[in-house]
Amino acid sequence: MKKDNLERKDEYIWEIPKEYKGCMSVPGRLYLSEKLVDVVEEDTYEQIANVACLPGIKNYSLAMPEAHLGYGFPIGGVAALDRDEGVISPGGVGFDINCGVRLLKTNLKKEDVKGKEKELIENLFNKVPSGVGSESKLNLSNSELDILVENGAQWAVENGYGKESDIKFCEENGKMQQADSSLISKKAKGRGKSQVGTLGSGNHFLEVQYIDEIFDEEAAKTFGLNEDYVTVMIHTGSRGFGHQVCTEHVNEMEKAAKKYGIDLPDKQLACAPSGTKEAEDYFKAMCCAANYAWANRQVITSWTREAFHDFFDSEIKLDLVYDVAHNVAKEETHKINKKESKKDYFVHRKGATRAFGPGHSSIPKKYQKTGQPALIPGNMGDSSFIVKGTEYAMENTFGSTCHGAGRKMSRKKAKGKYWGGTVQKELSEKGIYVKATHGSVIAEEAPGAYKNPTEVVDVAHNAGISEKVGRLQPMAVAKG
DNA sequence: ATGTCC
Repeated sequence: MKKDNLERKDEYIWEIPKEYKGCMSVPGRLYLSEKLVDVVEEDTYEQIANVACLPGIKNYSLAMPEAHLGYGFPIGGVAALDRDEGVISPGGVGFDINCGVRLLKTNLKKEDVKGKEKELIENLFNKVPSGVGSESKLNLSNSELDILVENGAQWAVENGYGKESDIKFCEENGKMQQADSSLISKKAKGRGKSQVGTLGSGNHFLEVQYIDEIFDEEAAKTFGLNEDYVTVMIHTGSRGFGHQVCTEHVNEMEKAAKKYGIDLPDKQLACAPSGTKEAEDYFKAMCCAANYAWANRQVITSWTREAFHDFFDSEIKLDLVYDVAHNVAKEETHKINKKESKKDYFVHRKGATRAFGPGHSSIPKKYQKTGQPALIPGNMGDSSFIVKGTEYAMENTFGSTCHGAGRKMSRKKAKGKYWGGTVQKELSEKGIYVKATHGSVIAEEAPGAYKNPTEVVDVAHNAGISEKVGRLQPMAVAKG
């Protein structure tokens, strides 16, 4: 789709009219600045239009400011599909089910870490296995894994990885209730057993940061954030387990779409009507993978604490601020405008973060008045952000904002353009120590391969779908 | 994202 097909509705709102494609039942709607409109590829606009063709889609096929090309659905895409008349689609969640981010705040100051970045990250790197196919010191039996995928972060805490209070600062309390381990294949279990507590590869990371700016004093106080204090950000998902679950169900959904006579503009939007066995089975298996990811981030948190305690002092505190999922489908109730009554939807967020506004019952008590914290990582050489959810987002984006800066270059292109060693050296000159399993990962993840995180987060802020609370600067990064 | 092609 050409940029000329876009209609500008507001400073930060652009629409793809539903007349653009015969199958669209709602318009596409993007939150972008004038500059970002040119950065989004034509194929991404096409994907947003395609999603608007799914049965039961409500209001708009939405795209967050970072929108870029994904499998079927765009990354940065949000679609709410009617609980009774809509569909569920694995492509709207993504391969890395419950890829997400958590933020730990510490009582260390920037100066306490300065000069020790290299040694500290070596310690973290040794504690937390990373890289493609990395294996954990945990190797669970089938029955242990069944319990884990039905209980998520709660499994981890019950088994000694973390503290009870961690649970309440996870989205969904780190556990999606509908998980049913009887729907998990032997193959998925086989891949999952040895990867609990591993980081993975690609854009996944463990980063030591410091807070360099507070934008909203009151919200920062509620979240417990102060300038110059050190934070740890963990970004990872459900590893080979979630990937296997997604692969298996994409195959089933392709058959299901045909069986139920759903006409799709793109095979990658394979889906099944909610309420059918195919849709239910996927959703329950997806919940298992989501729980796997929460257990994974929880175990990594525990090992991160151990590394800090060994390296500094056993008195160092690392408290969980919040843990968000940015690749998941959730059954949620929304009231879109005053005229309509509350209704249930399967909200698909793929590379988009839930950012519920103040007063929502799903937000931890401590954050009720402020709104939900959402975490938006940038890239290993640039700022990450903590933002808060808004009432505006509740009414316009089903309570969602962006999940990162978004790539502007494919992995392949980035590998051709950058060399890992050079990128690493440039970052170290900026005072950022990066350690990875392979130089190629550093090349793929070079800061230049990403959009400017400040630009993307500012669009979300100015459009009103989330509000900036604090900015985080990288000091030391462990990558896959 | 991913035992980067069963």
